[in-house]
Amino acid sequence: MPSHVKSGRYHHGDLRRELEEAALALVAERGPRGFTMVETSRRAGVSVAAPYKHFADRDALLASLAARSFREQHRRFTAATAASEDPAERIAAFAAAYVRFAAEEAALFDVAFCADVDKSSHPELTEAGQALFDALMPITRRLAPSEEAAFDLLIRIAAAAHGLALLHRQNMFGTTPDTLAATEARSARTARDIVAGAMDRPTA
Amino acid sequence: MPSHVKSGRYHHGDLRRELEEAALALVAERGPRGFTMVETSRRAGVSVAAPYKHFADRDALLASLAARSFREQHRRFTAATAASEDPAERIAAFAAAYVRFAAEEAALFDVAFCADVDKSSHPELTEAGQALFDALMPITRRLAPSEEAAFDLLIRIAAAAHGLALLHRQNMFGTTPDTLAATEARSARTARDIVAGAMDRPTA
DNA sequence: GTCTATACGACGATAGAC
DNA sequence: GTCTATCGTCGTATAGAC
Repeated sequence: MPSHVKSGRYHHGDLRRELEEAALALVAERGPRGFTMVETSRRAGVSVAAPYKHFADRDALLASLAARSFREQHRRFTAATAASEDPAERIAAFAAAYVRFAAEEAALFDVAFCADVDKSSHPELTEAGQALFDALMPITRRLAPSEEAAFDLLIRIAAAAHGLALLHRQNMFGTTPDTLAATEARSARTARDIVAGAMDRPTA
Repeated sequence: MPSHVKSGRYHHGDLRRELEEAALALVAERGPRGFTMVETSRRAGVSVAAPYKHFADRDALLASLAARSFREQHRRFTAATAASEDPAERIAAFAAAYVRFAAEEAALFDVAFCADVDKSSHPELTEAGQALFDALMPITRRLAPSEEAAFDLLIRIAAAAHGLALLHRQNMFGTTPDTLAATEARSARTARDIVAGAMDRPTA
């Protein structure tokens, strides 16, 4: 029998994980700005000192969540782009999946893009972001005549998807249930438009 | 001679304005989250109580700045789109000007889009945003077969410009002096691609 | 690893003098 | 309209007991 049962102290098999879950729920409720260590501790049922045995500071907890966000995006986008062989359709599927991720995993989206974590001091975070980028580049590479052009294509498609995801989050397109599907379609279509433009008028 | 000179008290011809300037400088230095009433007061050289004679609360000051941001965008985009008669070129000019605004007036950009002001409770803000939207819609209306299609077109172009502006701000494209021009070109090109796609394959 | 307790520092906003 | 002074709240982080 583990010590916490007889001691009466709170003890978790994985407090680190529970703190992350609590923090994520907090971000979901109050936005990226609303996250605090005090409230996270309270929700996890531990004292304010406990988290500091698992995370160096507030930023470290946020960075851990942001890295998880990139890994989850990686997982989702890999799955979404696997459905087709056609590069244009694959990147359109990515653009749609991007919007869906922002909508369905709002908290993870926020920690990755709206909480201002100092990326440079958290290599795990940089790596996760890089891995995501590296997974997408081969798709646009098949649509572009050079590495630079492939980068340009990916960036423009991702930027458009990001913008649409933000607008969707602000209820710019209404609140009916089919709004998400419509925004996904908008994002996919924009990706196709950008690809078509790049094919017609190559630059780099 | 105004009373403040003989009284020795601090007094400004327009403290309200000076507070806004100080707040904007603060946002420029510390980001939208770094804005506080205390520090704004200090920079304006007045006590912490003084601002509350000009703004109901923190949110009211932010909302006033956000409204100014939309008015400045309106001014800039009107100027940028006036250079051409061709609707496609006009909206491409808007897309470029959007990126430039985000880069050159970073603080105004941030208060409008990154500080979370409660828009609904500040009609001045809603109005300024609406006026901006209304100024742009006629341009895409001439490129689309319906009001809905014109909205779709404008939204997608603005979303792409917004995404690119954010990426530019994160130094995603490097820090050389010509980076801004390159991002403006990317944004303009993306706008043209989206217009071309809409013309080829109309939807609504 | 977790607790209790606390040092320490913002910040928002107000009261009341002038 | 501006000041001085302050209250109340909340946050990060640490020390030391267990």
